Amino acid sequence: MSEVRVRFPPSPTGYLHIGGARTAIYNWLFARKHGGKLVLRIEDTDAERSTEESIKGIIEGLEWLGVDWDEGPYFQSSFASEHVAAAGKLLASGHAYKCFCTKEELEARREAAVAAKADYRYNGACRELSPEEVAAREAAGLPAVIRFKVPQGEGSVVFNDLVYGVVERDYRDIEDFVIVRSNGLPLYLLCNVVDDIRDRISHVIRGQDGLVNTPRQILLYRALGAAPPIFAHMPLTLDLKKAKISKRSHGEIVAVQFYRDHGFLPWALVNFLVLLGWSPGDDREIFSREELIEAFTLEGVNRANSIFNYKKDDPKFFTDPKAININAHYLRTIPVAELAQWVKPVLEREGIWDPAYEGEKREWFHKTLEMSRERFHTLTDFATIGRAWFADDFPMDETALQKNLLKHPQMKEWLPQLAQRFAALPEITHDEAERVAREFAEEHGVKPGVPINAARAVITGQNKGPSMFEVFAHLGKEKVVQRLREAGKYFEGQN
RNA sequence: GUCCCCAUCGUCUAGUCAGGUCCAGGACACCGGCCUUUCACGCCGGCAACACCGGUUCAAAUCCGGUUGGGGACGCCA
Repeated sequence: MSEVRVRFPPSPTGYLHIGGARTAIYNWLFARKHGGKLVLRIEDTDAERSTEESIKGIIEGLEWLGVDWDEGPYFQSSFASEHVAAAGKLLASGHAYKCFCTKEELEARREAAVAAKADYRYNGACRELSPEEVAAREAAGLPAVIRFKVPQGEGSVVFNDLVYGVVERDYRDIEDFVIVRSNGLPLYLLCNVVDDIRDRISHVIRGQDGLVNTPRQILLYRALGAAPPIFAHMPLTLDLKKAKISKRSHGEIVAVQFYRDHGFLPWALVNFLVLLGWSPGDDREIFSREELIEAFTLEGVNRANSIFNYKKDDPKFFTDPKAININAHYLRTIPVAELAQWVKPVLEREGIWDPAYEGEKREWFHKTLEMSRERFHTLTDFATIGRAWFADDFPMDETALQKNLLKHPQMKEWLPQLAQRFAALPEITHDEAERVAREFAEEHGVKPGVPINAARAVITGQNKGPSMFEVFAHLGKEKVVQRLREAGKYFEGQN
């Protein structure tokens, strides 16, 4: 078989959403697996809704995900003359005809059909118009659309979908569809086919919502004298109410950019998305790029739609828990040096980035990431939960304040005392910190956890985190002593 | 209303094509335990599904039919 060529043809009417991203990923994987080419084609023929900003957003989204293409971006609008020529060819060859029915007439018929609970389909009123009748209407200046002449009578279009198997559709169930608007602009069905022929697309991998279009497009290929590509339709991604996910009704939670802004590692999102409707056939769920390309097959694509289980207002999970989990997995397993590259822009955005983290404080910075990442889920956690590592103005967690500090009023005096002990040390090491803290607790007759966790609160603003002995040693004597000395400020205004 | 697609734990899924090894496996989530100064990680354990009815068969999650449920399409959008 000849070269594998697939395409991702987004219409630039909004940002890149996870459904589109998944389609792009499947195409990309298929191309990479077979040593083929991925073509990016922007389908901007709907000039009214297409925007420059959207095009930019889609391209940025793909780049961020790491989905690279080999050709394009091409713009459908720049091939308008080809589309018009194809329509002319179909008209000339008798595969299409002009239809003078007005929008109003058609709408009225459609509404009547709905009211009567009947099937509505174009009745072919203009199909048998004689050349004279057509000429007369044109002479009268009546606007016309061009419709494709679907074969009549017995027969059907049959094709073998790589995911859904043999799909058959009777001619009688396909109406004479419009291929050119009355203003002369060709419609998607035609443009798409003309572009795919020109771009020598071998496999069309798209959402299942395009399944009903396929028979009509195959008819178009035949009429145009071209061999249809191989089709593979993927199941759809549904929301919690099992409705098709769309940017319009779901907003930012389905936008790829949302995940970038909320601290996702792009590959983690790819890894999650690919699992939504595909399985390698075994228990693997975490894949490197190479492993995924190797494992991916269209046969492994599920036929049932899947639900994107996002937890929008959940304090712990702001999206699908599995997506978060996969992101957390990568967060704590990628090389620290790589993680540092991802954390940098997050800290920069918060204004707490120090260039020295790439210079003399590099080792310290990497160790900090190493210590923190075990309990983080997203990159943004480094700037929020982990802020105390990088800035002195960090917020105090309410639970930490109540349970670790205010619950033990003695801490107001004890913590500054503990500061003195640390200050007396030439340097705080893990073992020294542990010795000092335990002795301190013993002298005051409390469990070690009490002063230790109170210290955690004033030093990190959190009630959870890495071992405090490590924190004492790693944060450094100066900051530890200073924060412990100022512990009293948290008690002001109390009782 | 018409046409088409789909149906395994709460979610993502393996198993369905080649019926028995499946009183259904994994992951996430959830619950419990261990570890521990805390939280997490990790480890151990638990909860939890073949939509329903009928048929074929010695045997059905798997094959067939029907029912129900869900989804998609039905545009001079892409």
